[in-house]
Amino acid sequence: MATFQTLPGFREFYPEDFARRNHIFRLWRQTANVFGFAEYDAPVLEPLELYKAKSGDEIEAQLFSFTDKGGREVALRPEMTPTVCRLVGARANALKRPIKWFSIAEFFRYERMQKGRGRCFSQFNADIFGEPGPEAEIELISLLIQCLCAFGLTDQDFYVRLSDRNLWFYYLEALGLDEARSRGILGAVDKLEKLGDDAFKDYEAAFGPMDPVLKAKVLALLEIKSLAALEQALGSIGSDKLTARLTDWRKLLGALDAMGLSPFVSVDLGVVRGLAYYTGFVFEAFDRKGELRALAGGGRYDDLVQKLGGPALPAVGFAIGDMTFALLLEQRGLMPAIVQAPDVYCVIGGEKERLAAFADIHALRAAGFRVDYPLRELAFGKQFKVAAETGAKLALIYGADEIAKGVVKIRDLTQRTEVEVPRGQAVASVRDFFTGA
RNA sequence: GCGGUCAUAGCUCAGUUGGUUAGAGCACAAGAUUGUGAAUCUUGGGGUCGCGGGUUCGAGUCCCGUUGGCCGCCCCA
Repeated sequence: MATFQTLPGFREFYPEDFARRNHIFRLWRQTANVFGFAEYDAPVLEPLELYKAKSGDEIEAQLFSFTDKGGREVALRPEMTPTVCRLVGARANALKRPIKWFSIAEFFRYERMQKGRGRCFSQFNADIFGEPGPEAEIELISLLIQCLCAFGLTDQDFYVRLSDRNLWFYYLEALGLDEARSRGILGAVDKLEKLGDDAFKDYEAAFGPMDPVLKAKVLALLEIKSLAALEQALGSIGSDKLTARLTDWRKLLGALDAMGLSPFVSVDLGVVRGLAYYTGFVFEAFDRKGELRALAGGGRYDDLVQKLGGPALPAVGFAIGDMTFALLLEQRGLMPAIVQAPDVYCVIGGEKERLAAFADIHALRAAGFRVDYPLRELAFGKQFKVAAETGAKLALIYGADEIAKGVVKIRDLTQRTEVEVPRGQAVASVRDFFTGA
């Protein structure tokens, strides 16, 4: 038993675990690349103030924060958004538009562990800056969907709930509510799924008893599941803001439909995402069975870059967490058993034969083939057993007989066939085998 | 921060009303086996029974505390 334990909520990645994580990161990165997003990274440690400025002083309780030796108040990053806002804000005038960035990074939050949540986790983050219209949402929501589909997940496995804080505000404004009351209503909507009627308690405490007519109108909006129903419910109100906003909705959903992504997207105004900084469309991805916490979440935050000291710059972004996502892949049997099989395993007679083998081993490796061999002398029978266990496609046999004849025996471990080739042609023969020649 | 539950080998788990030196399977390693495949057999390494205290002639077992895991609440950027 080790004397030292891993800190609570932290994870270790033994090679097998690392291979699984790599698989996830590789497909995320590949997907972001084909969507034309550029990868970036930034410090793990940031000024504590950066997070307080974005989320308020209370956030410190959820952070790994401390004072460094220079007396600076710092925190391990709990999310990427403030950081990326600072990066983009600092060079906003010099960056080529559109600004489409992504990152895959590790984050830290001082929280109690739960299924799908730890104190350290990785996130895929993607953001678009400088694009005020729904064109940015089109790119990001389609990227989000493809980031999950790349693993073999389908619309049977997950879906994206799409909502809009602007629509709520315009609607409540049309009903005669001021902004404070509207925010109160949104807070209640956020809690409605969990708390039921109790969700309105805070609102009633601040603004008095809930008007039953208003409540009915709010609940009616939550029932809407399609664009058509949305247009029917809101189009007739006669609000210019609502009418203009519905045009954005048509653009967004029309584009996603043209991509064939409609089966993944559901209109659901119950999603408001508590965060005060979201300013428009918001969306969250969930597993269809509803067994796991959110797979991904995001939305528009047009004011945040400026709030953090940059120029006024509209922005949309989302993040996918790795923990819940890995759980979903495992549930659906989509986490591949990753075997890091060598291309070639060398079977070696004795010390003399070993020297002969080294020439080919190094030449093959330099040519890009993955080659392995026993580090110590091993009985032939054992070596073939090991060769088979590693999953190698070919065995190259360097025995006393072969060396004497000036050949190498190449065994196809799958077909169980063997051929002899002259030494010096070993690399070429292996290359032919793997290129199908 | 709160509640429930659990903790024996790398993994999955046995371990009698408290009783000798704590076991099995898998995994790992060596050999049978110095020229051909995941088999079989033999052998081996690996444990402060999470940690600390208490009760007892005697504690893996009972009691208290503590640390950690899992599940849930709060929160969830």
